[in-house]
Amino acid sequence: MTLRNSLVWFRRDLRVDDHAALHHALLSSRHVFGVFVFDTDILAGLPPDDRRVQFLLDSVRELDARLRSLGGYLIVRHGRAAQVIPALAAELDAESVFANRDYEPQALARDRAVLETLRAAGRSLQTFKDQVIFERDEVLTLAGGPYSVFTPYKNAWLKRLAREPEALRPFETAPHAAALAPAPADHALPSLAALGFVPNAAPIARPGMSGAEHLLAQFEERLARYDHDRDYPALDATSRLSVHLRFGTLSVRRLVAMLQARIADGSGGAGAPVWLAELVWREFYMMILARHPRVVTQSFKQAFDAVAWDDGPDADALLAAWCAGRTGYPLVDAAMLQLERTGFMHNRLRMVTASFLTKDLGIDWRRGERWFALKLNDYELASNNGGWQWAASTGCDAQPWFRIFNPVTQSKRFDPDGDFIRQYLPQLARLSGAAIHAPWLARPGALAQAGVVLGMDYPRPIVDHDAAREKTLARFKAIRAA
DNA sequence: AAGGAGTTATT
DNA sequence: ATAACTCCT
Repeated sequence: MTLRNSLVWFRRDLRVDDHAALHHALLSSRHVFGVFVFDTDILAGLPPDDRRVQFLLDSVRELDARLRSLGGYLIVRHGRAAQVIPALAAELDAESVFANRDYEPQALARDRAVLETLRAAGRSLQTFKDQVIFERDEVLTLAGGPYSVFTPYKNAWLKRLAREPEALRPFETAPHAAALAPAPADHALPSLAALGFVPNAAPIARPGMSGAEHLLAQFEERLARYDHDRDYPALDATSRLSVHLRFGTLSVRRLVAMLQARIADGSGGAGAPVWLAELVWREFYMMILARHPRVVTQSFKQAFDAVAWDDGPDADALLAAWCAGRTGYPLVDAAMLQLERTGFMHNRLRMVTASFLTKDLGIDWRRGERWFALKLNDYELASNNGGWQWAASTGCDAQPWFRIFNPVTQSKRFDPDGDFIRQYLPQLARLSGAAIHAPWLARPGALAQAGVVLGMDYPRPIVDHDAAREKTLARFKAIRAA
């Protein structure tokens, strides 16, 4: 015990179990307080019914309840974290603030500001690795630099994990819970309304640690088939855990440990290593963002900053149609409607819609990325940016620019019977599996029989894919010539 | 320095 | 079958 009072600052790690900062605070302090701040700097830009705020509040409530069951509680504040945290540390006379590291540029700036203020008052901020298995400098090429291609990165990541199994050891908290400071008699949490938000009509299902547990248990049953089934949006075979990794209601160490065990005993089938690779992608893009923060606004490969994306009123209208799910390409539109109505989009469809915006509509990837940032429940700067730059062919390890997704081919291949399309475009539901991928090519009789009037019930395609493809090839060739 | 390889493609 | 480019070992 070296400290009297300490404060654990929860941010995107809304859980009790396997929590690095909480673990270290409990082991080193006599009295441990916890706090979550609804940061007005972040909330200011969000619509009043943003699903993520509700998810956060629900998860915060569960975190408080779990801490109380262990003898502690969670302080919840609403304000600018950079001011609230130092003020609260002073109020509690906490010598040190403990937090898990966050690697996004804005979070790093915030934490630097908090650190300075705390330091000026003779307090400290201690941060820990928790969000990832390996941080930006822990997986390097033989030359000692960062990777820019995924597969060699993944191989090095796996090698390091094999060498360092303790990277997965859980940070125990419950056994040390005696240090938690008990709740005062008047302890209460704010309501959604008090934060300035209203409920969303279609909230995110299953928030909090218990929600994560439930989804994980369900996914574990599907894991062995993940490698195959994940490509079919209608099967809903993906984990749906991304929002929980985003807000830390689940520990990534635990997921990787589970995968290792199931790879070792064979029960993970072909799915487990493939899903593990997805978790490595997450860290790959976090490493890329941490190493190259300019990718937030610029192409990873600087030559591609010269790409002349379309803009002006026509491009604006195309962008609006894409956002609204009115492009006339059913798979693209169904995907965009899934995003709008649920805040989720299947990963294959993220690729299809991103390719469509950049390669078929010729619109700057940053504009699509901004839309996803606004809408995605699981929005994460590093992954979203990496995915968009991959689709736009401007990123590290990007899709080669001459490989352009054909939205109809993708539709036939990955939604062969049109089941996913039908979920979101009921006006096309009576079209056959063959016609639903490209209604404008259907025989007039087939459309009439299905009760579809193109241009009325459903739009005609806003671009011709073959022509758009040629334009995109020329757009990219132009920067080589320059 | 040369060879192998690259998440998710296309016709 | 392709083979437009680049990275990593």
